[in-house]
Amino acid sequence: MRETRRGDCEWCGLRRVCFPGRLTAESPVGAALLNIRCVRIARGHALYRAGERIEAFHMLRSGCIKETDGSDGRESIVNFCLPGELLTVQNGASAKSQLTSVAVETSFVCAVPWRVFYRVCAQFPTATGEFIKLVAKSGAGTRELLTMIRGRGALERVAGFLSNLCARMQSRGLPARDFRLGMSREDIARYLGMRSETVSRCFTELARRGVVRVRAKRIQVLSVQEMRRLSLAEVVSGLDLPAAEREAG
Amino acid sequence: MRETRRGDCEWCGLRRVCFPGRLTAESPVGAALLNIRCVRIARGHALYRAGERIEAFHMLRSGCIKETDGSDGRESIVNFCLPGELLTVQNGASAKSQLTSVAVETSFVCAVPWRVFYRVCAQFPTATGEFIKLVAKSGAGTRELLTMIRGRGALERVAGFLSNLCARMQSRGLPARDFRLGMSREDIARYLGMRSETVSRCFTELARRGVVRVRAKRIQVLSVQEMRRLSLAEVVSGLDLPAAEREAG
DNA sequence: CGACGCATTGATACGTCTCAATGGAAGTGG
DNA sequence: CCACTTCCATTGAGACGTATCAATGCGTCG
Repeated sequence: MRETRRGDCEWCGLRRVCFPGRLTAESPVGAALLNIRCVRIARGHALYRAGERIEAFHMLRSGCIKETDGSDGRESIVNFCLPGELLTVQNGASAKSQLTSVAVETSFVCAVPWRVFYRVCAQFPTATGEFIKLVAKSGAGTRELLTMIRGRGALERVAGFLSNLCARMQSRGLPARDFRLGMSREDIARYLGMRSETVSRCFTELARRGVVRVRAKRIQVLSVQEMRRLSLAEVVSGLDLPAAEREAG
Repeated sequence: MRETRRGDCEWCGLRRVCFPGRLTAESPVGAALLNIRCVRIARGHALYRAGERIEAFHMLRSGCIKETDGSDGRESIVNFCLPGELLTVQNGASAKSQLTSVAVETSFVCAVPWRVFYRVCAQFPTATGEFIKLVAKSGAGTRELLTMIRGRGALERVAGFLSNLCARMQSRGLPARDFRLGMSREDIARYLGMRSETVSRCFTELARRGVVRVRAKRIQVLSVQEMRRLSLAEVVSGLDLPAAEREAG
């Protein structure tokens, strides 16, 4: 096992699955047990596409992957996967994928074959619980997206999107206030259920309020707190408020 | 085991978990192993509330349960659970619930303690996979709701809601064309991310088009096909796929 | 039977989508 | 290395749809 692998595993959600029971990160027998394949996906390329048979579940090691669902006609984006997070688990066994996973930027992914995983579960009973916890967390993310979108205005959605991104990056030890959005405005729009033009207008508005600094894909978050407040804004429409006064100083 | 229990288990998603390996429904040792408690929840009452510690996961046996998420300020409805379906799995272990589960109509629920479940998994390795499959299916439902809402008009959402309901009821052998909506228009509105007035208008419009017959909470679906068509309508981006590509139900 | 809550219907305001044009960044070829 | 090309992001003006506010009708339950 290379040094880099240990480092990557430090923040990975699968750590307790890969190194179950008495095994620790220092004795990486767990990783060997899971027979992990580390796959490289170049930007714009797919890990798998809807309709393809997949025999494993996947964990993102680095980069960013967008998961799209084309079953409804349009390519709806259901998730932007960040390092240390599980890609959507669809079946629990080898079966046809309903989703397409495309790398927004060049990414590395751990692929864990289901058969191998279940064998490990039989040997280390704690692995089952740890994995279910991960899947549940992934589902919580989808619900959060759902509530972020329903009945919320455009500005609240974009603010919610950014503050959610900040929180997830921070919890993984990644730079959370100054980063590069790999995905296009169009992708963000399809993720949030709006038009790319509206996304643009919201970025401009957030910048005008001094919450972020936007230069193309580079994003600097100036006030996470204010961003979070905006994302939770009540039914009172946000765009008409003279917010300039509040941000004096 | 009473006769009724066997009958209820026939269509239950947990069947393969409760009766793993060589055990069958005729030898209900599996159910005993899982130490299932069958709980009755009167209409309007809660199985558990956000913040409460829950030690089990739950499966709906009969009735209808709405799951709400109050973490965003408003009581957003994330799911209407139908018989044979898993209530949202949040943790994979005993932990505080983020959701509140309230019976829309008087319901019966199977509660499976996590500790017991994991013991069964250790004994019957297939149980793990079956359960993960269930959780994944539950997650797919949330994603479906997500795509049903994003970027869709009010009429499409209501049509999608109804056709989704039909499909789920039919797959469980329940009356799927003439049923009673236990939940209020307000609940449907909070589920679909719109106002109750708009939901009303959509029901009226669907009735005007001859797709359904609506009398208060009683719903008769006159054309499931047309309903499904409406739910997917207004997709501008090349949805003119040949019928061969699409699968019939 | 009466009262309350829920569902329906109507008129108006507001926000986002749409269509269209400009601006700027990234990548290509000379 | 610079000019060119192309794609993406930004900005603007108008149309459309849903939220909103308000009133009435009807089912449910005391």
